[in-house]
Parts: sequence; C-alpha cells; structure tokens
Amino acid sequence: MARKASYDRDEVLQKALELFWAKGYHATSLKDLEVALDMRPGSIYAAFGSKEALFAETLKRYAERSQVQFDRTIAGAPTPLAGLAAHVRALGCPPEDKAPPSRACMLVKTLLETPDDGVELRRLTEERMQGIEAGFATVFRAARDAGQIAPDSDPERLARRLQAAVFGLRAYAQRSDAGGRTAELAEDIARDLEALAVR
Amino acid sequence: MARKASYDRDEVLQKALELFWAKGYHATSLKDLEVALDMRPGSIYAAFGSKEALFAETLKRYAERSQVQFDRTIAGAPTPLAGLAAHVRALGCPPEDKAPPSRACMLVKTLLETPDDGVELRRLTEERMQGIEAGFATVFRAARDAGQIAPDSDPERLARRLQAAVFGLRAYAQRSDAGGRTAELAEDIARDLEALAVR
DNA sequence: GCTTTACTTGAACGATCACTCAAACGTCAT
DNA sequence: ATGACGTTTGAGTGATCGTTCAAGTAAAGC
Repeated sequence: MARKASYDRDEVLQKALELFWAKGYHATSLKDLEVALDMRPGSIYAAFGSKEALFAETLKRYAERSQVQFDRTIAGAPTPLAGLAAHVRALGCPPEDKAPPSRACMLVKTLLETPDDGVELRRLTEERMQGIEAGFATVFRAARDAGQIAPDSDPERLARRLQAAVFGLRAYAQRSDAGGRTAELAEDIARDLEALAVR
Repeated sequence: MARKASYDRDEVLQKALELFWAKGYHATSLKDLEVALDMRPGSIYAAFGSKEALFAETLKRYAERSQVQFDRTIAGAPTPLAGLAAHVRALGCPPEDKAPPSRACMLVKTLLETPDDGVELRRLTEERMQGIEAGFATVFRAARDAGQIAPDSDPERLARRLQAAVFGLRAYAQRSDAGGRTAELAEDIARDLEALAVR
C-alpha cells in the first residue's frame, strides 16, 4: 500500500494545544508550531489543512477535555453543589507538578482575541462556552430537584453567574502577581456556592 | 520657529485607543492604524516611537479614564457600597448610543494576549490592574469604617473578589450571544455587593 | 524673501507571515 | 527487485509585518 504517518496525531494535537493555549492564536507562528510539533510545514498542512483548522481542532480538544474533567469532578462529589465547589477549588490550585500552559481559560483567551463579527473561530468558541454553561445549569437543576438549593432557584441564571465567576477567577489567575491569592479567591467563590444550600 | 503638528494628539490617541481596544494588540496592524489615525508611518513613528509605545500610551489612557469614571460613580453614590453596586450595574448596560469598542476590559484582553514573562506591556497591564484593585479596596475600607459592612471584613480580599467578578462579567459580555443576560448578570453581582451591608 | 526648524510623506527595507509544491523518501503488495 | 502510493522535506511563494529615512512641505524668526 503506502507509507504511514511517522507522527502520532494525538500527541501532535496535544503539543499544538499546549502551544496555542499558552501563546494564543495570533502570537503563535507556524515556525513555533514547526518546532513544537517537530514537523515541517508541508506535513502540518497535509495533516490539518491550515493554521486556523489546526487551532480549531485544538480548541475542540480543549473544550472536550475540560468537560470530561468537570463531569468527573461532579460524579465524584457527594452532592451537586459540592461538585461545583470542588470544581472551582480545583481551578484555584492546579497541580504543581504538571502546570497547565496557562491559568486562563483557552476559550476566554480566544473569545477576547477574535473579532466580534463572523469568523469561524468565534462561533466555535461561543458554542463551546454555551455547552459548558449548559453543563453548569444541569448540575444546578439537579441540586434544585434534590432539594439542595431553593426550589425557586433559576438554574440558567446560576449557571451564567458561575461561568462568569470562573472566567474572572482564571483571568485573575493569569496575573503573574496573583500568587496564592488565586486559591483564596477560588475558596471565596466555592463558599458562595455552598452558601446556596438550604439548611 | 517651526511647523506645528497638523493632528491633535489627544484625538489621535483616542482613535488608537478605540482600535486597539476593539482588535487587541497583535491583530491591529500599522496599516489599520494609518487608516484610523489618518497618519502616515513616518508621522506615527515620529509621534509615538513604535507600535508598542503607542499601545502603551493608549493603555495608560484607558486605565486613567476607567479610574476617573469609577471615582465619579463612587463620589456620586450615597454610600460606598451603593457606589460599587452602581459601578457594576453601569458595566452591565453601557450607553446604547455610543457603544464602547469592546465590552471586555482592555486590560484583561492585554493580559491574556501577552506572554507571561517579562514583556513591558505585561508589566504595565498588571500595574494598572493592581491600581484598580487598590481603588476597590479603598472603597471597601470606607464602607467598613462607616460601619456599612461587617467590622471584620477584609477590604483587600473583597476587592480581589470584585475585580475577578468584573473581569468575568466583562468577558462574558464579549460573547455575541450574551444579549440582555449581561445586565442580569451585573444585577446579580451588584445585589451580592449590597448583601454585604449589615442591617 | 530667505533661512531655519519641525513635521509630513511614501517608497523602500529586511524580516517574518501563512502557505505551496516538486522532489525525495519509506512502506507496502506483488 | 519493482511499482504504487502516501508522507516528509525544505526551498520558495507572494503578502504583509513593523520600521526607517531622504526628500518635500509648511510655519515662524529675521
């Protein structure tokens, strides 16, 4: 038949994700990618089509991984509300051994560097944000149905509020002078979540 | 003596601010600036030195204007806490007649598109963020000293929390599908602020 | 009117951008 | 071995990036 690709597509995508997440779309050049992926331009274009298409794939990967991690945190918590609080606390103090490429959310970074009108990347980004927000809403709904929070709570509104809080937490965390205060901030947000519980 | 500049430096800086705020540093090219400022490259460089220096000036302008507007809102409010709440509500629903170049905060946009290490722009951005956070803290301190909030409140911690909330609110507002929900979000945050009041 | 001085102009610079493609190469079936 | 076929290579594409500078131009002092 023919020659098979010498690289592992999954590994390569992970490398690209880390680079794009750290530097952002515009600031990442094809030269940067060539080095990080150890691939020559021809191979990159044969495999992914364009810089934007590659970025789109990494963004998808990022969003999916985030969702999975979130779902696991929720599943592993005793109650819906405890799960959300745990999620926030996890964002506040990421594992020190393998630090993420950036403290900020890649979706937010992309949202803020993408023009308002039209572009495909913007659409993808907002779509994924909606997905995450919907995930939050589902958990809040579960909390309400379980009687953990007030029966007249508005899950969509709470979800929106939580997403904005997470956006803010992670943007703040990007500051190089944030230090340990990020964990405190996450703790404050987590406690406010727990305070929603009816006693 | 000599010829005088044909442009108004203040007007030009405002135009540059609007462009940079809307598009971000990387996505704004000198061609864009030439058009927006109606100036040729030579004049731009004679006046500002470099693209980065021009950006730094607009960032300074942005931060100063933000501070002034914040101070005015606080001064015009009956109590410190009411002032902070009013500030948040104002961010939630900006004037429809003259919409800002972006709903997101220019400082956050810059923070998220700037490399973590070193660069001058990052330093300037974080410096200004600290300034704003300090402004928040001052108001919280006034609220505490006036007995409006609990005497054991931590102004710095509250300030940090508010800044993160504002970051999040404004990032969320950047979504093109945010619609009127941004105002609701701002309202929720404002109400949480008011809920700090001891009754 | 002439000189001086500062500002404006726009062509041009080298660097880098995202991207292409013909040729070299590797791996299979035969 | 050989041919078929997909992959990798890297020099090279034109475009655009931020920036420079010599020449041209306008206003003030004399």
